[in-house]
Amino acid sequence: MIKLSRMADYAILLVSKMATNPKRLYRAQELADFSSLSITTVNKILSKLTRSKITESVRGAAGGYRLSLEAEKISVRNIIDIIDGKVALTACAENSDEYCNLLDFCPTQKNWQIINNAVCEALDSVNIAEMANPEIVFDISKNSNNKKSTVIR
Amino acid sequence: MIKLSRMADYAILLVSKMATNPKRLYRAQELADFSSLSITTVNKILSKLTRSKITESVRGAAGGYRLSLEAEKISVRNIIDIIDGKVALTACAENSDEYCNLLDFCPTQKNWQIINNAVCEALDSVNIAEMANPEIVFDISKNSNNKKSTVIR
DNA sequence: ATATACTTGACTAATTTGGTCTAGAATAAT
DNA sequence: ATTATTCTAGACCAAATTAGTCAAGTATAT
Repeated sequence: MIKLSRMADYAILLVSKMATNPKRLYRAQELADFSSLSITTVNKILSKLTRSKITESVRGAAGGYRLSLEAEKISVRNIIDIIDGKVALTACAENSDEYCNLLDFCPTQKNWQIINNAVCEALDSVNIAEMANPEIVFDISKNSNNKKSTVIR
Repeated sequence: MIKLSRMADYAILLVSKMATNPKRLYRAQELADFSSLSITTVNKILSKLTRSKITESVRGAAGGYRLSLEAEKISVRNIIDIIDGKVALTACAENSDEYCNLLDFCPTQKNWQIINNAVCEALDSVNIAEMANPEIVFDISKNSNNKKSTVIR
């Protein structure tokens, strides 16, 4: 199904929320209330992002988290990379030391890397400012499945 | 990490193999030997593809599977859709009947659909003929991570 | 000091995915 | 007709991954 992990999905939601008021400090509890996630899950996600310098934290009373970069400079892919690890559609696209017993045939590695790169570019092309404040940035008219969809999370 | 399921990966490998000689019937056992998969796994994958008319099957002695479409007309995305279900990066991109309790905020649905469509297009843009017989079709020079990688499966 | 709030890692539970097994149905060869 | 071959289908179990919780700790403001 090629889906994102829930954690990465949550992370993007939280970061998008923080982008609406980038100066402000958001306590984990607030973000938990907003997102209906548990505070521990929020903390887990935000401390990962903080370690990777996407967000910064202030401890102690009146502390919290805020973006440490402009929302325009954070891409969806950045966040996925941090929360879930690098995008790699197949083992072929990973930089592993194990040896593939199909190397003799498998003519597909190169194409997998091409596909993988295309996916990465798609994810790189949307930044958090856009996610937080959506405008139609791309022409989606040529996409067939423009069905209206309800949304769960 | 946004990864493909192993089943979809296998399916693409098997279909690519069959594309090298599209007239021929390949027995499940042959494909299992070739791919190091169990025969039951091969059968499971191929019967799904057959139900979806990507391949066709002939039962009985001297039977087997072969492509029922030209390899050029089968995209990587077709196969992923059949094996794993439609590509849907997030719940937002699915066509679900459940109601999202974040609709009030969540300004991201539209962008998720844009990203989702971009990913689908990337997967649509490579067909099985290319996977089976790789040529450089895209310009990948602008991609930074052109590291040589060993390949596992 | 004390209360607030982030940090970290270990641990458990839930879910998803992969793979196996069994029984069945169609076809070809004899 | 019977038998061997080969695909079909679904139930079921095992393994791996992912999600989520808990507990102990550190930093800061008042």
